[in-house]
Amino acid sequence: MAVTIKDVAKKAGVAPSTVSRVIADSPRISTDTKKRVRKAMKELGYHPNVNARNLAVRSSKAIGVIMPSSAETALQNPFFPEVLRGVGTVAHDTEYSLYVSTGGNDQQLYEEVKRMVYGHRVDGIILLYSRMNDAIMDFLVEEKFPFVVVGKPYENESSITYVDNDNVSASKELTKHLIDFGHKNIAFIGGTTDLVVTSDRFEGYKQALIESGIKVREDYIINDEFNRSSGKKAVEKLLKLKNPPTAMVISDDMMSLGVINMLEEFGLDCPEDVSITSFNNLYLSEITRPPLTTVDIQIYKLGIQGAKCLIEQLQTKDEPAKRVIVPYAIKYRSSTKRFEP
Amino acid sequence: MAVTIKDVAKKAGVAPSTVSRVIADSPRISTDTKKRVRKAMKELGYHPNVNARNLAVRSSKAIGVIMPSSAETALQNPFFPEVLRGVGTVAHDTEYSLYVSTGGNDQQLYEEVKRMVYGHRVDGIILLYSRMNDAIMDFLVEEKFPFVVVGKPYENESSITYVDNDNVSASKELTKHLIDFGHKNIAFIGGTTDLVVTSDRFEGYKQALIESGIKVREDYIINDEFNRSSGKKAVEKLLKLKNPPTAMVISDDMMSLGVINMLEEFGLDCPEDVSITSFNNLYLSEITRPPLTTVDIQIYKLGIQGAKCLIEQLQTKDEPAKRVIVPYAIKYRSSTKRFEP
DNA sequence: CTTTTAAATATAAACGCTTACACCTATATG
DNA sequence: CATATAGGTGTAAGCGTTTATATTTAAAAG
Repeated sequence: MAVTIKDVAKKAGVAPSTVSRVIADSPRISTDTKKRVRKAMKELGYHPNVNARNLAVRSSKAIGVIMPSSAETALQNPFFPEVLRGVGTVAHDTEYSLYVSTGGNDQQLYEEVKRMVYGHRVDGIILLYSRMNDAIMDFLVEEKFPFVVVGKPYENESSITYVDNDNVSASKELTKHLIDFGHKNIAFIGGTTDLVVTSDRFEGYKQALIESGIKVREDYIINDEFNRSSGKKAVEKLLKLKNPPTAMVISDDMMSLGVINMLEEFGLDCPEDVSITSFNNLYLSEITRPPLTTVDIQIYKLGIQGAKCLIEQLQTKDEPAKRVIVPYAIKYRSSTKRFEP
Repeated sequence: MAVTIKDVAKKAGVAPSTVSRVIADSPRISTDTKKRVRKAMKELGYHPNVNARNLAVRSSKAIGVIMPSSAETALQNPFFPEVLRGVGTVAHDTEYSLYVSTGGNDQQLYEEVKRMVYGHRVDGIILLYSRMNDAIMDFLVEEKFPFVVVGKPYENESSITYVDNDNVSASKELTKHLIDFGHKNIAFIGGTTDLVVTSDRFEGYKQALIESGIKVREDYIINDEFNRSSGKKAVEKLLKLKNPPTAMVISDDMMSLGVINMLEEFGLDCPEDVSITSFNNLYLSEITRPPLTTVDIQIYKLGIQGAKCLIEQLQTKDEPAKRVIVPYAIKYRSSTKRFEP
């Protein structure tokens, strides 16, 4: 049906193997023959069949990108497109293709990863999240399948390549900033507790409080999904307290957006009544009212670095596990304010 | 190395073909044998090799998603993740995999599409944009390769399956709304002129003006990329006019955001001084100040429908070209106001 | 004018699967 | 009792590559 390597061979008057070598630009083929074969390829409009090639060489020149279960909801947070953008850039430069997960729930996602791995659909995987006791990560280490994670692995930290920010430091700095502004009642609104990023950011928050002699209050800690409605719900809860917080460190800009919205519904102003600090520096963080003081974690770079690490790992056998920390930068904007009782 | 169909066959005491039939759940195999074979597969941890399978059946059970050249910038507009989300949902339900483009420029994107098509990487393609004289679209029709476009094809409209909104109608309605509010100096800020969506929306704008006896002014028409800075630049230009517009119909929420920002920099208020209407209903359109009056084009549904059409096309030979128009809904918010000189 | 050696190309065996066809067995049919 | 029929499996030929090994050719060496 389509034109194959044999057709080219016939036309050029050589053996299929020769054509194959020409494709690979093997030095064993004389420049003369190469020219002839290339001409034949052009004329016939030949293009190699990737499936056949992949089968023969047992690789696919593709990398799988795994977003948290239900890319469906994941894609609603600009974080993922943005890291995807980074990954895509290097994939493109290195001529790798991109396979993205579509899994609806944990189980389906797991199946999908298995399909990718066992089916030889991809040569390596980038995990765009990290949480504790993740079946997928366990599976990958178990299978010794090449992968890198964007975020910090919950376990086997030293044997897994990953790219991350120094989240505890960032969170600590943020919290300190609030404390410096005279706040004492500082709430923490983080992602779900299974995420490593959640515990890291909580850790930083906690350290800051403790170092300043402020006690950590259970009822000031809220954990939920990274989206707007979680932010709203969090505010509802916090404002019900007898002693509501005057400041919050929030783990995600989308959440922060929800927080601002809900504060407004309660007739409270940010930063007048409540100061908030946030994470991610999504472009929306500049356009909220007020613009968010948030940490720029350089999402795009996370994607770039993640992809780079993976591809290095794929190309050089026995590449050691490495860790790359991309630096963060706190963007001070106007969502925080000195506490005035 | 990995466990193959032969290993399973041996273990189950049957021929490879039988195993293959069990995988396909062929009715020709007795339930007894099926049970036995399945057990063997389980025990050996067998998983079919997709490449081999694809090679044999000449298909890949994957669909390619093509974003405008440089997914890099494309991904910065939430439109794309959102339609990707829709596509992903049905891909997942139908067990197709998703291949996304990473192309940096037009040429590279074209090469990538060729790789996908010729290399049998994907069975079909979804084009997430439509513009005139697009080499990629031409290529796909030339090759008779299955594809659908999200947007309206520039030519061969009747023979290409596509899903779109009624953009001229939406745009007309928007413009009318502005006119009803007493505006006469209405500018149009659209995407680049090569995009079909741009001309459609311009058409609606024009019709509304003409029907109301308002003349279309050249200097009120601006075309640029769908992003924030284009919006800003547009405002700069428009405000330089001796007779600046009092209202604008803008083709994209990101642009609108830029417009609002720049108006503010000029000390102008929206909607007090300038009314704007927008397109897409990205979630950000609710959080801008003011919230945007924008048309909800149901991006997610566009993705769903696009993917559905493609998969139908793939599964049933000779599926006729179809057109699906996803209904839009104008979200009236507060970025427009009655004109008061 | 043989014999070596190196360069260039061809042969053929994978890679792991699907599927048309052939083959058997056991039952139904004439 | 020979024969047709159908259900269940096996055989083997692809699918389009890559690549180890073999073969041819030509130049260099003896």
